[in-house]
Amino acid sequence: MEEKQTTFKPLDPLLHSELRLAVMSILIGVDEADFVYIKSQTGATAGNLSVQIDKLSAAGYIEVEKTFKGKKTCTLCRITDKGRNAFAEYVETLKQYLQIPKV
Amino acid sequence: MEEKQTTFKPLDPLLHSELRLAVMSILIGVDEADFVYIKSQTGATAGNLSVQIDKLSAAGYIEVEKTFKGKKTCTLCRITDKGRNAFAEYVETLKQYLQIPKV
DNA sequence: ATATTTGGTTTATAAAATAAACTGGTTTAT
DNA sequence: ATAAACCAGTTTATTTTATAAACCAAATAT
Repeated sequence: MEEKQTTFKPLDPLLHSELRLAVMSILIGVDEADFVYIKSQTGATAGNLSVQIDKLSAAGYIEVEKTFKGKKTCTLCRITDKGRNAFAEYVETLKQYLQIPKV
Repeated sequence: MEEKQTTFKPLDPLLHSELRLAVMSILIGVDEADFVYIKSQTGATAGNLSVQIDKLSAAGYIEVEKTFKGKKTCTLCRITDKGRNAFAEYVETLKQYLQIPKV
């Protein structure tokens, strides 16, 4: 018997973006990460990264703290509970598209 | 010991699109599917679907055959080997972002 | 002292997604 | 038979998004 393809759940547009997803992927695995580190890991330009971090922050998916590292400014990012949940749901939703079984 | 986060492999921009990914997801599981069916499964508007099918076709990820179903036109879509490979690679790449282990 | 680099932000441009409007033909109602 | 409504799409226009280029302030190097 054939399985009927159910209609697709929409993908959170905030996470369905290469750079924002990479940022979230980094932040989900660590306590916090700074702008420079995220930039180096993603290979993004500073401008692009700045914009995307703003969007994640505006959505409440991450929180951004501006501090200093010695005399230099340092922008720290941390994932929030909301962000963690959104990420988890995005992954589950995506599995439907990728045909990966839900555990 | 901490695992070092490796830089992210780029995601195939042709597949990293909600609607095109849904189309590919449908086609990967069947022999062929027609426009109307894909439209109903994805909930996309005809215009949007038409454009995205063209892009997948232009990339050689799917092939499109125009036939008739009785007197009505019928646009059939089939995934190609190239498309199947691209999809598989996209899934593997994405796993890095989603923190899903390879196999 | 001034040139360069660092750590970003703001603004402008390019690309993409999406919907609205349209086409060519078919079926249905009058 | 003709008009109205409908179906299966395509084309074009609009909106949204991603991305880079230009910029700025502070720190460091020359």
